Amino acid sequence: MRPSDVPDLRDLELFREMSEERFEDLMHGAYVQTFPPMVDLITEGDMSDFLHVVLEGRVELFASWNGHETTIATVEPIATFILAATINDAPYLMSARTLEKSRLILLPSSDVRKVFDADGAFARSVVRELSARYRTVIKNTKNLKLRSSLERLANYLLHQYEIEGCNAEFDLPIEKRKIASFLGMTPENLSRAIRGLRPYGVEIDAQHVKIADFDALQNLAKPSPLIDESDVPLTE
Amino acid sequence: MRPSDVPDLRDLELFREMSEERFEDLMHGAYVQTFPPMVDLITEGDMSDFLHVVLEGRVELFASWNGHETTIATVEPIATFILAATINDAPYLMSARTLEKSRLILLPSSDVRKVFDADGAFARSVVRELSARYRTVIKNTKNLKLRSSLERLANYLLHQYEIEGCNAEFDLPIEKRKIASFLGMTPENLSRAIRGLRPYGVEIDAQHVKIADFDALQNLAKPSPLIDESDVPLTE
DNA sequence: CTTCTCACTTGATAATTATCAAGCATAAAC
DNA sequence: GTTTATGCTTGATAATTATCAAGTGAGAAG
Repeated sequence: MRPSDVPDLRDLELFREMSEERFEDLMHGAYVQTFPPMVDLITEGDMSDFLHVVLEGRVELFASWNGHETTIATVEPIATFILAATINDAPYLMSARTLEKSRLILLPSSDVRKVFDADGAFARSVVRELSARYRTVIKNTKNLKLRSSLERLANYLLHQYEIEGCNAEFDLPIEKRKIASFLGMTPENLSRAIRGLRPYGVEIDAQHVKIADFDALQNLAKPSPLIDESDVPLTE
Repeated sequence: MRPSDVPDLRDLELFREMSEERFEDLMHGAYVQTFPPMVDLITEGDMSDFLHVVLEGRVELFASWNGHETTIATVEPIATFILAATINDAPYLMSARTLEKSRLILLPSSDVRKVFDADGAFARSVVRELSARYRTVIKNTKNLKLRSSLERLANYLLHQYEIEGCNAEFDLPIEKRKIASFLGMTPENLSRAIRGLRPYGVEIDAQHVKIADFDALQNLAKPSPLIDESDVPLTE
């Protein structure tokens, strides 16, 4: 693996507190790999063999049942995914695929569990990571159960707006059909929801978004810190 | 607090691994309280002051937004709730109320965090608890996004059926309107979904359920271990 | 440059789910 | 025992969301 990747990893809250020695133990069995777009990385139901860390690119986490598929989250650098399955030594609940060309670090799950058992500081970091992620999925559940698709879209746009530095114009980070799936609707329905936001000063042309009337949009979206404020991206 | 409550607590996986000394530290500031039905215990948005443990009775976790309310989970003895908020020192994402007369142990959040910082074994227990709960919420998200309300009800019944020892007849554990809210539908819709399951051999009279044709129900529900097998109840 | 692919959009329609209103039934309160 | 409250059910209707089908347009592949 490139030596230049290690400091990146070390910056993650998950690995920041652990001793240098343990960190090196963990890095010893790790390897870096680059994948083309649309490559399946893991399949739900399989046992966790590696803790994955996205260094570059973008990864989609999704789940299937009875012929349907839904996007649970997208993971952007630098972040881990499937931490819970790794620690629990349990089967993956989600599948993962690259959306773009992506570079990942793979840490053997058994190594992670070994360090977890030996290093209390790492265990505490895992707690902080997991509790933040737990809270994020609870927020997502509230979003799904308490809001209509139009309201979810409005809040999604407000959230992106904030991420993009509160600029009135920005680009959508992923394909619309992925946004639709993440928000729990069909692509057709998203198209119509986008048109439905026009009276609220939202103009979307292809990937480009323009928030012309922030107050009107906010008035519709009614964002709440108990649903929309991000602890951490909705990954695992 | 009653001395007899302590062994119950000690049986919880969360408290089983920690040293006797730490456990006593934790119990020192704890107190037991009994509440009548329908008492608000915590309100979403408030800061976490106590880790709650249900000893007897039943507690509902719910969330509100814009005049709507939804049940996220019910907590049954013996289990903790709002662990993530306690550890994170963050505001509650859910409110809690007693559904029945209930007895709880309240552990001051600052004490829990103190032990968490000092005792690596406890930190690891917290990880196991949180990761199991995290996975339960992810399963719940898949349930909500991938299934129709009829399918969710069918799987809910199969799940209860298993909990009740695979007996073809059993009673619903909570009010139908709570089940409806938990499953993400209105009470009216639940009523109709119950009738909709009649062709699949499901007879429900008040609280009493009879599964007359297990295969037909299972064929409709298509339960999956990646959605329906419980790691842990969906509390916090 | 042309063709092809595929995400996206739009329209028409169907299915699902929610809302509103009324009646029923059970259980608690008096 | 009667009254009251309330959860549940049912019906009618509306809103939301999904499905199917066809067309558009931008970018990739040739």
